[in-house]
Amino acid sequence: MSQNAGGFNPRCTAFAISPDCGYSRGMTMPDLTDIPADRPVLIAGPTASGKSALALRIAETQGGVIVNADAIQVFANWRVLTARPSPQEEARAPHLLYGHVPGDAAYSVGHWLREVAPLLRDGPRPIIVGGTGLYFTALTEGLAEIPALPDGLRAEATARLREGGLEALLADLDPVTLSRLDQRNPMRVQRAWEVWRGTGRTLADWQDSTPPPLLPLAQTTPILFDAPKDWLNARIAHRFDAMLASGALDEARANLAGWNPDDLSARAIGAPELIAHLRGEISLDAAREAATIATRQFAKRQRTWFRARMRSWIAYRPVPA
RNA sequence: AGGGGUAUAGCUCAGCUGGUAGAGCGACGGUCUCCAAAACCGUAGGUCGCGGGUUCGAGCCCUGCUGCCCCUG
Repeated sequence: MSQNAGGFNPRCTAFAISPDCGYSRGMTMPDLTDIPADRPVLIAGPTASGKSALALRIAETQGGVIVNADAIQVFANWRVLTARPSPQEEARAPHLLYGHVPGDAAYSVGHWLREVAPLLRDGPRPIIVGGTGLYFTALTEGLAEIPALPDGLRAEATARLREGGLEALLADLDPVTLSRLDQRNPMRVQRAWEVWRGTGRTLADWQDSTPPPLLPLAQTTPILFDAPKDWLNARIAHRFDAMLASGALDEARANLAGWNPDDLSARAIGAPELIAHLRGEISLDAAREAATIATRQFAKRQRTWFRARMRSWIAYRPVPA
């Protein structure tokens, strides 16, 4: 890798991205005059690309509520590490679905969709921002309305998987579901099994009766950040240090006592690493390295998802200086 | 300076009594309708530090050199 592509300014933290920072050279913010002020805005993009800053700018200039579409930013216990908007930023425009879920609670696309639905019906125009591709796809293309499954079913499935392996779960599934399933992916297989076991209907059956989407893409202004990889990687590397400078270690200390790796919130990139460091298991450098690598890999997965499923979105690309 | 050890993929290391090299991690690409910052799949990297020798054949044996580590002075 050569040097920081795109003129990344190390003085600009992930929490203070502005046209003068991340976009100082080679990138420009989209022209807001192209964005209708009355319809919902969707902003998707990889971590650290500057989505939140754009959402805030749109909210400030055109009005609207910023709605989180990130699976981990919903949790209350990792504000810094999860790069949630700062209190100051939240004061500049209404922000919803950020940090409103307890760290030890369960959450999923279904929960999110149910929370977003009423926001689409009434209230100001939503500006939905986040990096969770699945959430956007569920929102704009629909999600099977599978009811909440009984408590304890997850544990039962996990136990069954642990004892009998994938075969034990696959054996109970129907051919149609099996044909659509990545049969080597334990989580997908387990989900299909849980749905069958918990509802008596096959996953394929549920999916075939997927209701129309809550918010068809055609009714939105869908913006997809298409940040150059090298530019993004440089920001990712710097962002972890920015997080440390902003109190990520204190945040980790606050989470130390109640740390449970099985919590969904514990999946926040950097959380297991910082906890391991606080426990004296790894150095801070090692934690930084591991977290940075994990973030890069995550960004790659996001890019893959966006590339495959968001072709029709308005690609917001860097503009040659 | 003397003694010992080591040198294999970007990194950490395997490689049995010699038959022209493997893993994990990383990198790269992809999949994914309720754990998605998750889970999963695939691909590409090595003139085995350099030179000489023994052998039909050397990453493995011998030797010289170089680098690094440890011990002694």
